Order: sequence, then structure tokens, then C-alpha cells
Amino acid sequence: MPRPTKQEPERGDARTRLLEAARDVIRSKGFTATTVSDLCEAAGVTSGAFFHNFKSKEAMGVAAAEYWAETTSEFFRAAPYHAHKDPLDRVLGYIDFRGAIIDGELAEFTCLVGTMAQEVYSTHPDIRDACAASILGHAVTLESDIAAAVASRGIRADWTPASLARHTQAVLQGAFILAKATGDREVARESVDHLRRYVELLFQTAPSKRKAGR
Amino acid sequence: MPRPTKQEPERGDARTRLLEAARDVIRSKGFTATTVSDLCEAAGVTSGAFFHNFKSKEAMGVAAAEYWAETTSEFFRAAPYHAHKDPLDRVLGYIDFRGAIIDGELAEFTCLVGTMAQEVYSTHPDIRDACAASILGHAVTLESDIAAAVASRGIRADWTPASLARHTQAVLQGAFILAKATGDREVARESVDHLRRYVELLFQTAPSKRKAGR
DNA sequence: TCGAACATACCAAGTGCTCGGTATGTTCGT
DNA sequence: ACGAACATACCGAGCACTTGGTATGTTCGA
Repeated sequence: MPRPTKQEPERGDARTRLLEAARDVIRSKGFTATTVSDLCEAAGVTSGAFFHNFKSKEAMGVAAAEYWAETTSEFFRAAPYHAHKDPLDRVLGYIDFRGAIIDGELAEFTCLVGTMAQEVYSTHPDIRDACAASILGHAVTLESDIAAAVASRGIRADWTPASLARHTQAVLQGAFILAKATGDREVARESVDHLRRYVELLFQTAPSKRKAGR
Repeated sequence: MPRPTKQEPERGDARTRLLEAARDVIRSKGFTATTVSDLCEAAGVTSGAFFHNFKSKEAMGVAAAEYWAETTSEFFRAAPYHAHKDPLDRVLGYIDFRGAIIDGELAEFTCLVGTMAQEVYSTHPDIRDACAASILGHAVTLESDIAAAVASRGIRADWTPASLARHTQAVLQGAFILAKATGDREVARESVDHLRRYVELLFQTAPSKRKAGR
């Protein structure tokens, strides 16, 4: 459904340029403060092109969340941490990877769908649902590695792999908020470090093997 | 609900009513989507009263963040978890308390300053700074109990009490985002449970030994 | 004690401008 | 020649904010 047009036409497609502009501008200014002409200007198109591709600003927000879900899932699928043999190493590798990509400007590493969901959860239910699908869909991709780690370590957990997967997303979203409030990336990295330590402690059955991270 | 703080005889009632309206409406619609007339209607005053008390909508946002910082700090100071003798029990009691007040409507338990900071961090630096002061000021109140718990348990931590205090706030902010995205309070409580387990694990490490590498 | 002068707190009715959205024109591949 | 993909021009609603006014103190000299 997010591919109304046939194959992949020429690049520089107005719709794609608008979605990329939305990804960048909304992460900086938020959805409501971002005007349609902001996006048209950033994409180099006119408002005619905008309303030709999206029936409303709200519909564009839904499409932007879906575009975000597609591009980020591809991004994480190609990430190197999947190569680890040990499932726990893959989980920790994911967390390390999330910490490593906290770099550059705030609007470059923060999460579009987390930002939008927070802002429009009560005013634009369609956008909220698309954001929830993106966040939870990403969390689900972590569950199998977590479950495999539980099995391989033989630990008895009073938590579910799904809830830990969602918790990782909560920590990241919260870390982004603190980074935005303070203007400091380091506080976000600190929280990711605490998250890594939490996962280490969860899977540390006997105090025997100690792994030096990062 | 938080106490209305002290009485300021010189200040009119309209200002406080507007700040309380801001607290409620902005947590639901966000700062940008909240119009001045939204707030005037909710407070039962006219726009003349609004701009008599605040020189601009942005200035009202700063005042709302400061009002939030005042009322919540009073709210938490009066909370029961401070009664515990053991500092670790106070820390865990704080986390349990945060989990317990996740109840009712989303806009009733989520954080005003976290919402605003996320939305306006780049467009309204004054609001962002007021939000950061509120969040970090609250985090600081946890540091002494955390530090006392580290001392009383005699653990050797490779993290600072300040960073753990900030991490608790990150987890809460992230939990609120997931709750807003999914419309389900339970996912927020799950993350608070994970946070509690993390703190438990941090302080239940083996009595002595455990020489930290690195 | 009184009242003129001033200050505060709020109201009601705008003002100019920006916003999301529309109506219509133009290009172009097929 | 016909529709898809845009561009151009424009609109009405709603926005933050202003203006002018009123009611209620408060001050202070005579």
C-alpha cells in the first residue's frame, strides 16, 4: 500500500523528495509547526505537487511514518551486529549500534515516529497508529534474538522477550528527549550504556564469564 | 493532582487558571497545536487576560514549565517513599511510586516538560531550557539517595549516581511515548518494571570481589 | 475624610497575516 | 489526444497578538 506507483520511477520523484523533507524537517520542528510550504520549499516543489501526492497534511504524516518504517527497517537489517553467532551478542550488538549512531545533529539521529507520536497522539489518530506500527514493528525484530539468548543462557526470566524489546525502544525514545532538552548527545549515550548494562545483568547467571564491551 | 502552590495575592486568578489549562491542554494536544484561545476557553478568560499575564505564547510556555517544576517538586517531596530508612528502598520506592501514578488518562500522568521539550527544542530555546531545568532539577533530587545506596551497599559502580538519576527520567519519558503511541498504559508500566529490575540488579551484585575490568 | 491621580486586572472586538486546501493552467510521455 | 504529474494563483478560516475600554483597588496631599 505504500507503493501506489508501479516500479521505482526516476529518482527525484516529488513524492519521495517530500517524504525525505518531512523526515528531516519534522524531526527538527515537529509535525504541527512544520507547514506544507516548509516541506515544499525543502523538497523544491510547489504546493500543487504536495496535494497531488497527498490528499492532506495528515495523510502525508501517515505516509512519512510508513516511509520511515520502510527505510529504517532496511537500515537495521543491513547493520553488522546480525553477524554475531551468539544471540546475546546480537542483542548487545544492537544496543551498541544504537549508541554508535547517536552522532551529529539532533535531528539526524532522533526518531521521527517517536517525535510525531508524542505530539499528535490525540489529535491525529491515523498518524499515531502508523507511528506505533513503526516502533512496535521494529521492536518485534529484536524478540527472536532475545528469546534465543534466554534459551542459550538457560536463564529463568520473569519478563517476556517482547517486553524487553519494547523497553529498549522506550529507553531510546527517552534518551532522545533528554538529549533534545539538554542539547547534549552524551546524556543519550549514557542511557544507552545503562540499557546495555541492564541486558548484561539480566543474562549474567553465574559470575563467571565477563565480557569487555564496546 | 498537584497542589496549587502558595497563594500569590498580587497575582490574579486568571494567570494560575491559564497555567493549569496549559498543563492539561498542552499535554494532550502539544504546545504548537494548542491555541491561545484554547487556553482562554479552558481557563474561562479572554485573550486580553492572556496577553496581560504573558507577553507572548512562548513566554506562557516558559511559565508553564516553571509552574510544572514547582508543583511537581512539591508533589514528589510529599510522596511517601521518602520515609524508608534504607536509601535503596527510597530509590526503589520512588520507581514504584512512578509506576503507581501511571493511571487514568494519558494526559493526566504524562510529563508536560518532556512533551514540550521534544516538540519545541529547536524552535523555542527558552521553553526548551525551562523544560531541561525541570527534568534535570527533578533528577538531581534522586542523586543523594542513589549515592547513599551505593555507599551503604558497598558496591563498586562504573556509573555515577547522576547518570543513573537521569536514566530513570529517560526511561519514564520513553515509557510515556510508547504509551501514547500504543494507547496502552501497560507498556509504560512494563518499562518501569524493567527499570526497577535494573536498579535491583545493580545493587545486588556479589558482596565483595568483582574487580571491574577496563 | 476625601477625592484626584494612578495602577492593576481583565474584557470585547478587532487586525494583519499565515495556514491548509482548492481551482485551474501547463507540460509531457504514450 | 489524453491523463498523470506537476505549477500557479488564490481563498476562507483561524492564528497570535493589539487596541481601547471598564471595574476595582491603592496612594497621598490637603
